[in-house]
Amino acid sequence: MTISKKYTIEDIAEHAGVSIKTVSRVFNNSPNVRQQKRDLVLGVARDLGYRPNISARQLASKRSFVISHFHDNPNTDYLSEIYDGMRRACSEQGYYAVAEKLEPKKGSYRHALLEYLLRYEVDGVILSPPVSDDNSVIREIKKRGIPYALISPGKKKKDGINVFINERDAGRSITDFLIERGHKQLAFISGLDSHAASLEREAGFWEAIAASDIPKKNVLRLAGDFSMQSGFRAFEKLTKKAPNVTGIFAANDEMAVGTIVAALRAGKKVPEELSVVGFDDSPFARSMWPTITSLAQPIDDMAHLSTQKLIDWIHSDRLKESQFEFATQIIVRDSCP
Amino acid sequence: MTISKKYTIEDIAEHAGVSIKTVSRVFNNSPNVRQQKRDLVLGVARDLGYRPNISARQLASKRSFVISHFHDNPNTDYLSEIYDGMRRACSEQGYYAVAEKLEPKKGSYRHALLEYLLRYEVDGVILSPPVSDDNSVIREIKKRGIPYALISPGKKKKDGINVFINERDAGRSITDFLIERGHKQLAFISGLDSHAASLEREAGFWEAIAASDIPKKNVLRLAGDFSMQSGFRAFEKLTKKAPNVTGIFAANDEMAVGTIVAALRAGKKVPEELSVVGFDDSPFARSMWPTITSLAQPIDDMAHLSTQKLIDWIHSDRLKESQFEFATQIIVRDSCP
DNA sequence: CTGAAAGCGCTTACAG
DNA sequence: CTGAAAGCGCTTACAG
Repeated sequence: MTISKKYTIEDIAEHAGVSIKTVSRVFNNSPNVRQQKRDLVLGVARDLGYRPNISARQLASKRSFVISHFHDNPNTDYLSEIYDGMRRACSEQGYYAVAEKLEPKKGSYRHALLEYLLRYEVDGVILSPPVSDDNSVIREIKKRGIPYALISPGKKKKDGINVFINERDAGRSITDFLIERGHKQLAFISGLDSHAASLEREAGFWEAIAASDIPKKNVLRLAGDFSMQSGFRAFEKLTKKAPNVTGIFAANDEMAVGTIVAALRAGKKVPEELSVVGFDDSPFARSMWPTITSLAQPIDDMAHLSTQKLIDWIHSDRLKESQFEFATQIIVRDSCP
Repeated sequence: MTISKKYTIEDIAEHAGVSIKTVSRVFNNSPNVRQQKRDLVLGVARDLGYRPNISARQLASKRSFVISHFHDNPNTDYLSEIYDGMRRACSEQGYYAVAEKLEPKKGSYRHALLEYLLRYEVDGVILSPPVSDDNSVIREIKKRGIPYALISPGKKKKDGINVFINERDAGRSITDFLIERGHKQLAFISGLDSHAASLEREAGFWEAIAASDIPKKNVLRLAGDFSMQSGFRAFEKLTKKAPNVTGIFAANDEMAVGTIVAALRAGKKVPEELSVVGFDDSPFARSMWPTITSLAQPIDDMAHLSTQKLIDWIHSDRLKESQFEFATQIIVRDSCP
């Protein structure tokens, strides 16, 4: 296989017998091109293996063709799922996907964002928790007129693209699942309270408890922070405060792993003596031993849709539908069969 | 903070009272500029907050300013450490860091690479295991004259930048560490045999055994594949074949985690009844419970140096020093104190 | 060591 | 719906 000659827009125009402008329009999905000509141009481009030169597009159009995901999440599995979804949508449309970790200053991500925007141009922005809950960030982005999408914003924002699951219903349904398995003494391990989504999961947990015949005194709330270690610690507290608990809902899989490891270490059998369910269906949940029952949200698809809608917005210069809710499902595995 | 006006090379030239060309030379680190003028230009640029327009540079120079890391490694922690190192070096020099997963076809990554190179321009390439062991990939890159760096190549390659630790010595030293702790019955859990580095770690393991007074019959080799699951399975095999083993060296931390979880599940105390050491000092090793004694290699620094040397190579158009060995250290934690 | 001019491959008003 | 011309902000030979 040899490196194919690089063709330019002129070559394509010449081969297709149209003007350069028409070729440009075709590749920018402009509406004003007759279908026949469009097909002709696309055919010639395919035959010649033509790809528009991105730098030239950027320079001439003053657009960057870059979509940036701003995050502050140590969970690399989560991040790489988002990145995969973004990249799928981006490569379909000739865009670049970029991920950038924001470092908070005084509890706000605003400063880190401003610094980034000073250095780099972006055509669209995707925010995930906890950045998607930072109003000062959203304000800056809106001020600049940059189209943006929020993944799992805590409360529905009025503006921008919002892509989410119903965290509350999800928390409720996985708790119902535990209750249906006959557990009478339950515990919830929370994530960070700064993640609005985590609070919603907890609200769902309490809804399920309230709807059941389990008295509140048989239910414990343990403070976690999404880390494996906080799962260890939660189990230790549990041992002291409520040794009779048999069913645990951890607000994410990492804490579920921590809890299980701590339980195994203490000689407790999972799930025979202690059932644990997690949230996210991360690779962890599949590879742990025992494998972990978890509530799955389609992060990859959510990122993909966010990006597609973002590109629509960029192209049409206006936002149409903005709220997108995704369905979840419980993946039943060994930790709570 | 307002968005600062975008200055161009012309503005800088005017303010500094020099020609455009001189400004360009300064920003490209060309040697032929008097130091005084260089400082002048740099000063003006700093005052005005000038940043060269990347698209324009790319278009005019026909360079991409992109350095791509090709990998095929499911370990997202490892990948993000490499990415961080690359990005540090890239942002110092105005380059872009990009990571791309290659999908093997018929045991080779060549095809995936060619497809990528057809779509994107790259100025330099970084390869990590197992891609850094694929000679067909290296050949294609050399054929195109693209500067490249290999992270942890199995055998020292004659050409290109090679950045590595002495895997054999590392394997030996962590095994020595186990032996010094008094263990007489040992096991090694291997990684994938396609990773040359893993084979070296194993060679080091056997060297340490040979240098000790432990008879070979007290030593077991268990086949793993770097995954947590293969750590579980290894422990199960161990239980059947060699229940007296008290010290385990897993070729990476994920397998060490798997082994420990399986041991805890079987009611075995770690480290009291079974000591385990890992390799890589991944976040896992720090957050597991018990925390894991592991051999640390400075992946971040290795990626940083690779990238710096790569950029040197790109700029000077010739490769100077090419072999860089990094030191390792044993991080002692609870799984083998 | 430094300058004036052409050109990289696109898009964008502007006309029609 | 389509075309001819200017221009995006740099770098690159080419001169000197």
